[in-house]
Amino acid sequence: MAGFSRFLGVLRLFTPDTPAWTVPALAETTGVPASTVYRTVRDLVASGFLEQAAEASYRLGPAFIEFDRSLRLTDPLVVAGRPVLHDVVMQAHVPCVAMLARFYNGSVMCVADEAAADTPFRSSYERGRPMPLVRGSTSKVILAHLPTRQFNKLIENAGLDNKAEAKVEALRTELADIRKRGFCSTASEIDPGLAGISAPVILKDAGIVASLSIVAHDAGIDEGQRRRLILLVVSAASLLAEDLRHRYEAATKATQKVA
Amino acid sequence: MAGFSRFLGVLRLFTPDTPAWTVPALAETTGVPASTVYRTVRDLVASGFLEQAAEASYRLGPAFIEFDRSLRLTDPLVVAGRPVLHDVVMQAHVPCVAMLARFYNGSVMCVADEAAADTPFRSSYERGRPMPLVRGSTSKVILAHLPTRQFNKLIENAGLDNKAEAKVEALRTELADIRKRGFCSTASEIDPGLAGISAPVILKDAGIVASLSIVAHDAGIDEGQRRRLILLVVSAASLLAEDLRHRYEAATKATQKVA
DNA sequence: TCAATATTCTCAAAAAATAATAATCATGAT
DNA sequence: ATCATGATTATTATTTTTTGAGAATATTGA
Repeated sequence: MAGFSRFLGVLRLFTPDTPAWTVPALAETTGVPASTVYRTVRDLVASGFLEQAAEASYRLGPAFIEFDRSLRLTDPLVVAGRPVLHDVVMQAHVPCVAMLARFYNGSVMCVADEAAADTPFRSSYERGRPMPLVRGSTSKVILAHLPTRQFNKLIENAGLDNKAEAKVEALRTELADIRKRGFCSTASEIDPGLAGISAPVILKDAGIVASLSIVAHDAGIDEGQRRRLILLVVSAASLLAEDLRHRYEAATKATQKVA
Repeated sequence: MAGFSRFLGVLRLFTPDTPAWTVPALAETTGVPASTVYRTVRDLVASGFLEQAAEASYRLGPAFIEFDRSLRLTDPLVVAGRPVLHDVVMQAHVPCVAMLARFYNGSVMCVADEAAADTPFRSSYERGRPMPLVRGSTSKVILAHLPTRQFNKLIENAGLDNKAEAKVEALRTELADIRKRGFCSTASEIDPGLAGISAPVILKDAGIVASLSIVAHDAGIDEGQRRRLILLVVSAASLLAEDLRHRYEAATKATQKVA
């Protein structure tokens, strides 16, 4: 491990489960000499990616907060998505959480969420949290619309044994069904008692593969409400996709103008 | 510019004002050959710090969202501060925004904020946004409690000409007054029509220099309310400081146990 | 004060990044 | 379809950095 990967390797050790590290511990875990880690950490601290915590330990630094804001203000998916989430929550008329998730690094990550004012629960899909790719409506919709090449690569990497073959086939069928229907509805796959309804937000050209979801108490919605929520989610998702398409085309034109 | 500073230099160009860059543009701006920038960008994309946007342009990537969550879950100031902000907002009984800010990189940055349900305005202090160090109650409180050495260094770097001398003296007096009173109250220094009331959250040992603030419509609060809000902010801030002290001591002990 | 540990410094060796160029790959226009 | 244009990657000798081992120094707690 050297160069940039050294920095990355160090940063990636700072997880929610292990948020504080001493330099000797980092050195041992990464297998890199302490003197080198000290230098690495010094650079990271100077740039705000780490900061000194209690005593001789370090934790993630405020630079991430700053960059996150920058992203919140500029990422088209987040910028265009937030008002849509707000509308969805307002029109759901049931306690619920609306959210926007995307494919990232072999998993699914929520990039924006909004809860109705009176919602007594929270979804496990929380902004910034990587979630499994094959469970929950949010993830399944994304998986269903992943480019074939990427999907196959994921299947490969998953390391399928013989009896997994059948499962993969079942999954393919389910995903084909999701593509056909245009939405996915599940219950208790992630959070017990909570149901998810998700629709795709796809922009092939821009490489955007995302999904818009509502999470609500499964027991709290009857069949009629469920239909209404599906309609709400599907139409919000396509509105958002349309909006993104416009932004994308505008951005493309702007680039050409510059060039 | 080489090594880590290259990566940093590239990332730092992605600001809210200039969120998308092409490689040639990055190369020209940084003065680094295009082939090198391509390699740098490739590494950053692979690690999620950048991602490809429209056409040949790049923007900040989702890794920042992930790290930001990690920080939200683990940064003691944020973790301990958020429930306090919630309480403050609930007990303010006026439309307001409560927030927590800290010193960062020569400026002041908000790290957490919460608005009362019916608040029709927003403060310029928004999570992740660097703000000036000498304007607004939030910043002044932090400046007033900065270690002397750091303060003097900042004054130096500010590049004081002759007539600035007097201003610096006035500032020193004002800051001494803030230290004595234990809070700072200003109006329309950042946002026209908005008043700020701030109290310090200081943990010398842990290097924490922060402030807790309420922002409300200046015209909407009479003298009695103002006093009440000051009391609220001051007591919330000292509660928070106390909480942080406990956490810090616990963390220090834990470190020693490991070692 | 001392002892223990964290951190920085030094410097020769080694590895890795660099930059110029060539080659390849997309993309949009004709 | 083909071409032209620009984006991106590969190649490679060179040079610059980084690296790492240990020494030196600072910091901290007893």
